[in-house]
Amino acid sequence: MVTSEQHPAGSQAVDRALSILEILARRGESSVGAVAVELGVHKSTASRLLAALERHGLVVQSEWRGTYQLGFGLIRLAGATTAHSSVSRELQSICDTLAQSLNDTVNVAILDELACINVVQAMGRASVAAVKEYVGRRTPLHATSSGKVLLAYAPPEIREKVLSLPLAAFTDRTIGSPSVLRAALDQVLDQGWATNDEEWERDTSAVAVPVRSLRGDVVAALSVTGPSTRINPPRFADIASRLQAGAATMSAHVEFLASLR
Amino acid sequence: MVTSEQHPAGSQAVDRALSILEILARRGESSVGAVAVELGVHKSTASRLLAALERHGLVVQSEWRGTYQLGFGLIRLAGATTAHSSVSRELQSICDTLAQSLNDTVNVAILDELACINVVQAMGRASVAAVKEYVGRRTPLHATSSGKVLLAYAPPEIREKVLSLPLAAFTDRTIGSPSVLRAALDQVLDQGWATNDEEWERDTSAVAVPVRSLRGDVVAALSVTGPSTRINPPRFADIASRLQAGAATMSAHVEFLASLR
DNA sequence: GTGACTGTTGCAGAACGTGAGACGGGGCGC
DNA sequence: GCGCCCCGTCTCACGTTCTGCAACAGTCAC
Repeated sequence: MVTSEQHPAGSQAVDRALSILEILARRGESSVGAVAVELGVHKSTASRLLAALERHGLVVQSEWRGTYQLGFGLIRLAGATTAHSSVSRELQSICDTLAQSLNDTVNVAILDELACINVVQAMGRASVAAVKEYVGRRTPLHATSSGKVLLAYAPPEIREKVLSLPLAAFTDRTIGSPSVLRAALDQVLDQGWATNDEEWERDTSAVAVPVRSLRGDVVAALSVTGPSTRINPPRFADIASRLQAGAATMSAHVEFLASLR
Repeated sequence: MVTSEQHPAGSQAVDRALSILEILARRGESSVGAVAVELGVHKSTASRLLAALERHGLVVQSEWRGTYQLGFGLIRLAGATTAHSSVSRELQSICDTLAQSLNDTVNVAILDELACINVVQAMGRASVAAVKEYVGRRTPLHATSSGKVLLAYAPPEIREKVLSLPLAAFTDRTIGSPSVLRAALDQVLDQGWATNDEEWERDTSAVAVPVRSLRGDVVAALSVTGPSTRINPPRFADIASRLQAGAATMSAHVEFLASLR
């Protein structure tokens, strides 16, 4: 086998095992054979790696000798992440404060491939609507405020990739045209905040601002989501400025924010 | 080094890497040296394993050459778990239905070491209180309804282990005496459901029932949590029977529920 | 400035993971 | 019901890759 990757030093087996988790995250469910093909290894190797992952509860097989899926051990670990990680804790605390003052759901989201993922969430007391947003949720980049922020500041190749793919519609207001999206992203860069005016879900709107590392790179998006009765165009700018204050606190207080990735 | 474990076949490096995740989940933050000691390997080995984990975003180091913590990649994967896993999806759907009908927060929790972990959650429309429960949350076994269910049906060694350790108090109603807890667990086995009457948080109560695999083993707990104004002793039995219906649906519909672990 | 400490990086050896193939169990078609 | 095929797991010998040692490079304390 050709060693196409040039990692600093070798942890081949670990790399492969972790890649399996990503494959399963993408596919949702996969057979040993399929995993082996995608990894480019023999099926016995894939079988053993999966067995190791299963021993730790990170994957489960649906039936005896059935297909594999991600397991609940990951939820356990993710819970520990939010509970123990100092970065998470600080972000959480800032979000809690914002959620209290804005009275709606506040999220921190990061870019992952071609999607936007919530990593921290805080809810305002006024949350009466069913909870559609949650930590770990993947949302499209073109139909959410956080997504637009992340996309606007993302490397050009990501931006162009999204612009070149079909833009799925979720409501009748979802941006469907690449040129309109491009203009919207330019506006985001210009004004420093993005909105989602019922483009992702009916009667629900949101505002988002970038969160920057100390070096100035945009590493995350901070957003507030709520019913359009409270979050609507006349108030967008005001909400954005309050979010920006929170984002600034994050940049200042959260050490090594760049590690979000 | 003595090979004290007898795994079917070897994935030593993968096992160690995954163990690191568990160590970090427990400790929250750890230095390379500490990880190496706990794993019983050389620090260079720990360093390389951590680097591999970091490449995949599962851990991050606080600063340059600083300590390591769990990373947001885990949240990404956990999100994929709930989104794609067929088991999760079915459990989620059943919880959603229950949450709508009971109008409070419904959780599925599993046993993890000496704690209880929420793996699925659905919220009723009436949730006005701040969200204290969340997926991934670890709670003690003696102070929650889910915990009592899991503990009551757990293997004797787990049960005795918990009974032998000090029982932390969270409210003035938390069970603090092993003999009282033992009696409570016996009652759970007897009646088939457990309660938490403001023992974990003031003004908040809960009811939980066991979820069984098709083989009859208790693999999880299904619970509803809400303000004591709605969830209180006179209603416990009725709520429990409605939960039991949901648990039965889970056993019947969710294939290979045993894989929860 | 010096010394102790901690994390990362060459290096050689060997342990461990890998791949080929065999085994065994199910599913499906005939 | 029988036999074929497919798929996941197990065994085994080989050699790739991981490991531990030791040196290196920063950092903190004094």
